[in-house]
Amino acid sequence: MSETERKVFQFFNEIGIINQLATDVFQSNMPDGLHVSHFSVLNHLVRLGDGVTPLKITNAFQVSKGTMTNTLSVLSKRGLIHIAPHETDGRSKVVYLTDEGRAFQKQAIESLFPEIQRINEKMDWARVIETIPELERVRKILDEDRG
Amino acid sequence: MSETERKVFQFFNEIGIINQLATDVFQSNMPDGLHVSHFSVLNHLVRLGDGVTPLKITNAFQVSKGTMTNTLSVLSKRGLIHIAPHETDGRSKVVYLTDEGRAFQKQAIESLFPEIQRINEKMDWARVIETIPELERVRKILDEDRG
DNA sequence: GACATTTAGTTTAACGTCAAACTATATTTA
DNA sequence: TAAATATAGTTTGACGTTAAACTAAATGTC
Repeated sequence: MSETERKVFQFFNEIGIINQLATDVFQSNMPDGLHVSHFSVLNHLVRLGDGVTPLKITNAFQVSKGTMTNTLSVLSKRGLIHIAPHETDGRSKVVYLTDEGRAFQKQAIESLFPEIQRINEKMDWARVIETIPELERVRKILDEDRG
Repeated sequence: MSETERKVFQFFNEIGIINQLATDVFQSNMPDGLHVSHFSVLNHLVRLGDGVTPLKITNAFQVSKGTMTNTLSVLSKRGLIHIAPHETDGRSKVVYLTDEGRAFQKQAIESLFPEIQRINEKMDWARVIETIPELERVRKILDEDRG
C-alpha cells in the first residue's frame, strides 16, 4: 500500500465519519417518524425543481426503485408531496411539492442553525468552507464515473 | 439563511453525496453477504487494536448496542472474529480478530487500489489529500461534541 | 397489426439499524 | 449483607434499503 493509497483511504474514511456524525445530528432534529432520507428528497425537489418522475429522483439518489416507492409514499401520506399521473405516459407519475413540503424543507434546514452557531467557538467555518470546491470536484468525478 | 449557513449546509451535503458514492463502490467490492459495516468493525479492530469489549466498539461507532450484537454475530459466524468471555466481568465479552479477519481487512482495502488507479486520470489525488487535515479537524470537533 | 422487448413503478423477502424492553451480572447504598 | 441501582449484552418490533420477481404500459420488430 503506497502512501497515496493510504491517504486516499484516509480521505474517504474521514468523509464517512463526518457524514455519520452530521447525519446523526440532522436525524435527531427530524420530527416524529421522518427520516433524513425523506428530507433529502424534499430538498432535492426544492433545489432542482419538482414536477419530476419518481425514476428521475431514483437515479439522482442512486437508490433502488423500491426504496423510492417507499420514500415517496411516506412523503405523500404526510402531505409533503403530491403524486399525479403522468400526462402522456401511463406507466409513469409526476411528483409535486406541496406548500407543506416546502415549509418543512425550509424549517428543517433552519433547525440546524442553532447547532451551527453552537459549534462556532470550536469550528472555523471559513476554513471548512474553503474545502468545498475540492469536495465538489471529487463529487462530480465520482458521480460521472458511476456505472 | 446567511451565506455562511448556506455554505456550511453545502459542505455537509457534498460530504453526504461523496460518502454515498464511495460507499456504493466499496460495497460492490464486498464479497457475498458482507456489508461495509462489517468491514468497518474489522478495520477498527486492526487499526486501534483488538481484545476490546463490544460496548467499546459500539461507542466508537455511535451505533446501538443491538446493532453491534448483530454485526459481531455475523463476523463471528464467518470466522472473522473470535468472541471470548471477559476475564473479570461476567456481563461482558472480549472481541479478537482471527487471522482470517485480518486477511479479509487487508484484502478489502487492496481491492480498492485498481479503482483508485482507474480514476487517476480524472482525479488529482494530491489536491484531494490536501483537504485531509481540515476534514480531520472537523471530524474531531464533531466527535468531541456529540452527547 | 401481432408479438417481443423495454420501461416505470410496486411488491416481497432479507437484512442493517434503531429504540425500548429484557436478562444477567456488578456496583452502590442503606 | 440485603436491596436498589447501574451496566453489558440480547431480543423484539418497526422501518429504511436492497435485489429480484412482478404488473402494466410503451416501444420496436417482423
